[in-house]
Amino acid sequence: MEDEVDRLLEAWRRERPDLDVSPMEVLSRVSRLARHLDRARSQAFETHGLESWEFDVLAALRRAGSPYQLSPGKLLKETLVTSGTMTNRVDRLTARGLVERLPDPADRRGVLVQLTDAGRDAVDAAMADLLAHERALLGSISARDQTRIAQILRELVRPFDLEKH
Amino acid sequence: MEDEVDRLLEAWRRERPDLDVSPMEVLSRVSRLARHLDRARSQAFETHGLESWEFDVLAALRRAGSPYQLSPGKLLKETLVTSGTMTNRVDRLTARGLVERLPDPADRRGVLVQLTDAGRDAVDAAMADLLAHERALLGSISARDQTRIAQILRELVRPFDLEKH
DNA sequence: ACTATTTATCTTGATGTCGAGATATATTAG
DNA sequence: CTAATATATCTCGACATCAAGATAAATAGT
Repeated sequence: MEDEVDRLLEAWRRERPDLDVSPMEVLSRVSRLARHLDRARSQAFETHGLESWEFDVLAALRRAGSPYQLSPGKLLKETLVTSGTMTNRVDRLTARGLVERLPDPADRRGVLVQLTDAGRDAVDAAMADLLAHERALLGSISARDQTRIAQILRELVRPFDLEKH
Repeated sequence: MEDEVDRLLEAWRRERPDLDVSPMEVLSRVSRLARHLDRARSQAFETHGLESWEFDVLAALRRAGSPYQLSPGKLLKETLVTSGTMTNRVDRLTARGLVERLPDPADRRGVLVQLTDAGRDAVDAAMADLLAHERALLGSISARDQTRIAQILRELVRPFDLEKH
């Protein structure tokens, strides 16, 4: 069964028969699937009145476990955004009452961002919904193939994880 | 071998043992790999003085084949951006001398965006470089596994391609 | 031929992100 | 103890994108 990437590669092979475009069989599909997943995620969160970027921050705090506190610095490492972006995100989440800023008792430069009860409820509901959608999407893939692809993806991501530290 | 997603899922399983987070074994890795690929792409293009968004537009024109013309409408379908974005992109690519706008002889509302020689040279060089990088990244994956993963990704993308038409 | 609808492109205002730099506090070296 | 450096966060301006709406031309219905 043909897909968009097949059409893309067919065009490249016609125009640049000298190039081996086969890497794109895998990597273009990864990029395109990720774009679709982003959109699907946004839709799933819409039901819960959350934007994707809001979920990313709240989820990082939720994962940290009680008392659901992380510094902005930790948060930006978890969510892979810059400090200016995180300041802005925390501002807006604070305005919505989903998190609050507390002074860090151990470092007067520092701040702790803490999930409010409303923030915790919101992220818990959104997470359950997200997983339901993702499970449905993966329904057509056998458990064996899911394990296989997860393993291959892990190998592909490894070089990037390494270069960070 | 552990990766970032393993740590992520471990945290979720600790905090929400009631949830089945296994879909993220696959889908979180897809999203994260895509993010890494984006960054790597940007770096590869930097050598050739191109931004990613510039490459996307030039590559669509290149794939179209001689005389390397597409309407803005076609371009935005190929690159999945909105019309306002495409107007802006074509403006800036025109300013850089990589494309030019021509009136569409068949439709007075229409415009044809055409690759200049400089634009063609730039995209050809960038494409070769991109593929070299991608080939290196896939080096650790056997040809058999590459075929497998491409096939599985094709199935995962299909529902999204379908919903468009 | 005339009107309504559709299509193609561009314009504009709002938004989220980044990058560079500012400020304040903490840590290290001598 | 002081000076230099590092760290944590925030501020600000630039930028790419989107969504909604404007404009103009083509097409369909009567």
